[in-house]
Amino acid sequence: MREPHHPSCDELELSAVLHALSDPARLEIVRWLAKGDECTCGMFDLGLSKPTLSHHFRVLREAGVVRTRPDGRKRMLSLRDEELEGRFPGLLVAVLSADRERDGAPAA
Amino acid sequence: MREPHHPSCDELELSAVLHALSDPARLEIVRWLAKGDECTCGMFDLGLSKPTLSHHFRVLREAGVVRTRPDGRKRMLSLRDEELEGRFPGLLVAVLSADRERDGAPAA
DNA sequence: CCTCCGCTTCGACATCCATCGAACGGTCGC
DNA sequence: GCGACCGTTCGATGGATGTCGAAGCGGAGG
Repeated sequence: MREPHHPSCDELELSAVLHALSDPARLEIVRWLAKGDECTCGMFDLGLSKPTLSHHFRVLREAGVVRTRPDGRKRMLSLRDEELEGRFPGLLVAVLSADRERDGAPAA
Repeated sequence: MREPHHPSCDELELSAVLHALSDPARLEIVRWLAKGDECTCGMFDLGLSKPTLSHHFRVLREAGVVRTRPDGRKRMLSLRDEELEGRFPGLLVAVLSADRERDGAPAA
């Protein structure tokens, strides 16, 4: 299983990162990853099919938001938080902290 | 000229804001507005037609990123930076500061 | 070796989105 | 009022995007 392409820090584009984060499903994935767990692709239950998840992983990966590490027949996903922080300081933190007061959620 | 709808702080959705900021043209507009000038719609020269600009203004406005104030036959645009900061602390700052090291620009 | 398993790729499809030209609406100056 | 001006709205269009089922691919296990 070959290592897929990951953009270097210099190649990261702000628009691409913002676009990657602008989808609720991908935001959920990032939120999940931010909890620190290293995740396999299959453990996400967002009500989406496997191809769709794979698509979102690719968008996130190509934007430089996540890293994919092949591990046997699984793939471990992790946030590229440090690299993101280096390239776009404060961005990921802001997105994740803003995310805590979930968009439409403060119904309680 | 009636005042168009502006979402309140509570109504702001993270995905919508990120989506609004994920377009290069809109990012350019926001960058421009961040310089502090209050701008009329017509002063943006991004090589886009008027309808397209108007479209981007609307996306930014409906996401809660900018405010539109009718002024005679012009419309003054301004960043809702304080409200954005209140709702999504650090987000706009991060986007704008990241933006200084322009995406593909560090060719020099 | 054969099969199962995890994930990706392919092909298709519906939808969204950025873009434009043309037409419209409100405001100012004359 | 009339025309010029600024910006929006309408309708159309091409391209991107999210979504899925089916098929493919590489590794693990019996």
